[in-house]
Amino acid sequence: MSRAATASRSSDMRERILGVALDVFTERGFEASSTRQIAAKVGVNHGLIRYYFGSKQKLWQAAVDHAFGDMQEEIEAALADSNARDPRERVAHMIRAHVHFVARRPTFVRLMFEEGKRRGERMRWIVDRHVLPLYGSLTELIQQAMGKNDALSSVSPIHFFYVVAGATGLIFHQAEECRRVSGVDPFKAEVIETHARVVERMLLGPSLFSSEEES
Amino acid sequence: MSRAATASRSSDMRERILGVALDVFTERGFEASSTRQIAAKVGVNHGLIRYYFGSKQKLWQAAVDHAFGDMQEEIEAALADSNARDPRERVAHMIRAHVHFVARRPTFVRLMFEEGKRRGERMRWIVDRHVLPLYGSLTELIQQAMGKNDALSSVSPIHFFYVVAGATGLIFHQAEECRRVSGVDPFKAEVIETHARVVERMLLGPSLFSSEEES
DNA sequence: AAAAACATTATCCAATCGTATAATATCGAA
DNA sequence: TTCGATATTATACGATTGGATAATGTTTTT
Repeated sequence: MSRAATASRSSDMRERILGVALDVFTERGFEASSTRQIAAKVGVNHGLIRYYFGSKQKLWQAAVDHAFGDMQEEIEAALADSNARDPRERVAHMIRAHVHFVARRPTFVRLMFEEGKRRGERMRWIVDRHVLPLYGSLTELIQQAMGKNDALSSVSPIHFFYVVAGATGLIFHQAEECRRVSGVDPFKAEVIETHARVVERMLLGPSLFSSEEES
Repeated sequence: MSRAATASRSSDMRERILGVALDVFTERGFEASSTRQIAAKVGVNHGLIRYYFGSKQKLWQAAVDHAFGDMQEEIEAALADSNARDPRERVAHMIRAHVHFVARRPTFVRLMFEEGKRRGERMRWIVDRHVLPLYGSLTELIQQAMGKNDALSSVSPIHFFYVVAGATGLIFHQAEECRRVSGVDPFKAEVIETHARVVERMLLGPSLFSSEEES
């Protein structure tokens, strides 16, 4: 086997472990996850995780970096794609895109909900490394979108950030609960689409209580 | 000591354990929590937890029942209080009340976010015992509030449920992250009030992009 | 005051955890 | 084919876990 082939085989194993690790970490939380479970799920000896990543912490960091890799592309694509429209349509487009993103990648929202709630080393790491840059881009968009609204321009963008993130993501984060409460499977294509429409309409108007035909 | 005094002493200890248990469970998740940590935090031997509650599972159930006890009162008060108004103001009032509730009781939203995401015995227990009755009451209110809107009446109330719960609760669930990202402390009185206003305005209109003075 | 009931602590057990080190297996390079 | 490097497994260690049982304190009852 060539050196390149060896590298590929080795890096394949790294990727396999990273994928499983992200699933397990987001499913059960960092502390409740065990490197042994992860290794077993990949089908390898648990010592291999230490060989590749050094420690449980570093495995988690590598898995998070991997997850944000995907996110980065999505975000940049969405920002670039929505350059030429008016502010409302621009935000509406990002909201719809984000609903479909979290539906396609529920692991991402699980990760953020899981790690954003606790003070500690992991939260600081993920915020400084991944969330702050993202928040910078989004803040610009938000302020730009509502700069003309005097009543809202003085409000910190952080409120909008969490309103949008919560409104779009929670139904997918609580997918199992949602199924049992209502019988609705949030990941079915038409449910995703409905949720995108509901969120867009509720967050960007027209108001729930104004009839639709008024335009 | 009288029989009543004994019962009171015993039940005091029960309550102390329940309070700490709820904190620890919601802070670290069920699996990552240990009955020994909880006992240590109360200042008693960990065997006492088994004596009072039998098992970790049953301690968790008792703590959850305890938490929903508070919630029940709040919900009933809010429903009763908002009987005489028009639908929009009724829903607006409930949203504001709920923002202040989750700000006062962040443990509650942490519990729901934690246990609603995983399939399993605990999720089924909490949904069947506590969420479904609550969801029944809220569904009525939602449908009643938007029954006149043809475009939305066919949409399952579950979408509104999670949009509202996410928009109101996430900033408090992610309080630590929020602090680090933006420097804003979600639990400061004026921040709570601002969030309530932002959520109400975004969810119930007028639209973010319609100027305020148009009325 | 003695006994019974209740409350609390002290140990013990098997299982699992992260980490560490040593023993192999695999494979390209020489 | 031998050798050295890389990849993988096997095993061990101390710590912690939930649960169980036994021992001890502390009230209440008799």
